[in-house]
Amino acid sequence: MKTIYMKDLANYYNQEIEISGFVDKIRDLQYVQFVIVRDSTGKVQVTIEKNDINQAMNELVSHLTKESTITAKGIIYDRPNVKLRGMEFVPSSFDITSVSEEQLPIDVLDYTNATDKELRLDYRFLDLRTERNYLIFKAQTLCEMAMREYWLENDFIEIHSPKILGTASESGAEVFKMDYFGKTVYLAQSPQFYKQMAMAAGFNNVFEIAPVFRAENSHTAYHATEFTSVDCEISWIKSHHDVMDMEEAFCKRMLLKLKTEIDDDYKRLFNKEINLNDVPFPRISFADCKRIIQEKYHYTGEKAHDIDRREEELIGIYAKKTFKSDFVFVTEYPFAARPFYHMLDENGLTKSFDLLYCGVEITTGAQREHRLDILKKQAVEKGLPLESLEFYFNFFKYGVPPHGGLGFGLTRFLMKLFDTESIREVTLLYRGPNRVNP
RNA sequence: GGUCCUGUGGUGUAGGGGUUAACAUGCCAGUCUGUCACACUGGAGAUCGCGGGUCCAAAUCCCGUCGGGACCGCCA
Repeated sequence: MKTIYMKDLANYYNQEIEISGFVDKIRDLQYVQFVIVRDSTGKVQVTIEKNDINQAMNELVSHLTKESTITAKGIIYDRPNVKLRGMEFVPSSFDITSVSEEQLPIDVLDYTNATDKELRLDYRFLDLRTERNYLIFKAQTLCEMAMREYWLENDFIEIHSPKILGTASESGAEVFKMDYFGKTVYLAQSPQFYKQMAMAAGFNNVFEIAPVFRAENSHTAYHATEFTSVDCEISWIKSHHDVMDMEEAFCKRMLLKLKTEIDDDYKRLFNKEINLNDVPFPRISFADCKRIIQEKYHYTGEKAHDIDRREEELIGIYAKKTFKSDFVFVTEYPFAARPFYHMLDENGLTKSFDLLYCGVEITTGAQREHRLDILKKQAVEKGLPLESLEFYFNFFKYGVPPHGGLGFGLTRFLMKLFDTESIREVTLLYRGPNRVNP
């Protein structure tokens, strides 16, 4: 007999079925026992009267512990007076398939969510048993699916670039060094060079969803030393605006998918609706961004060539107020704030952009410099050793399409979507300067 | 990397020189005619992160150490 998931129980009223799940709660009264059983799709009340026929089951349940797993056969009834979903399951057999220890290290059902976040991460497998956390990873799955649908329709190829590198990939971030049969190698902190290689290979458009590693001792709510980066790169573009068009399209596709699939649960568990953000994402130049923040909010960031956390938040607020958009592109950053491979425009500014979502940077993108002489010149300006980049420069020697691309931080997006305090809560298993377990 | 904060039963907190170390929740046992955040009664559970110092007396004050967090910087 096949296990019926909790979400589907209403299709089986008055039929003999089998259910399985974790023991969520036990209420053992004088003449009746209630066991709330939970799987990832929902809960149901299992009701067992205390009588001669049920004696064996009664005995089992009286010593049952929370979070143990059970399988029961029986009949599901429509019972409007039961508060939990108006149904109840009356078993004819009840088996304990695994026994949980009595005392749990964290409060799994903690509806106030008060347990220390770090302790919850130590016991992540228990923490993840909640409906709330399940929904986060369901949303992640849907986001990736929506993006893939978009890319497939637009002739993208999925690539899997190597994560062990002989030369440090250049993205401004620090790299992890690793011993490799006596030689030093580096963990990829970006698929950047390989996406560009795919452009040189004539793959018109590519994407990759894969881990990247950054040796940055960053202690913030939105950094990790290992995270999943969504990268794409497209050919034959006229400017970085073509790259932004592409990103805007897949972001909207993602929100639409989320709205269609999980809006009810999202409302119930997070108390807000998916915002389709059905307006053009505003595109504000770096210079205008600085000017607007000064004029409207009387704030001046510390750095002239980049925007700081406060400025990100303020421009996010401005975009929401003025354009009703959670998203805002900030474009044409100064070269000082950007890597050497970003293409410069006639004003000496980069043909680049960041995408901010609810005041947090979720993307850096740009048109890439594909003309080898200029590319080398820019590398020299940044003080990079040309010898180590020889393999990269080779990509540009035999014809390469004008191209550009971006990296999208999926966890940062999810963090803001679900209003979590930290990226850790939307990462399956977080990796940071102080955490490499479990 | 810089600045600041924090460590007390399983969990979350209170207590800030002398307490039987308190409260909530969880756990165990019992009572309870169907509960639904069940209720009620009782019980177990803490060498107050670790080491040292001051003091008649330290969870409490001081020094050190270890763990953890927040914000900023760096980036996705």
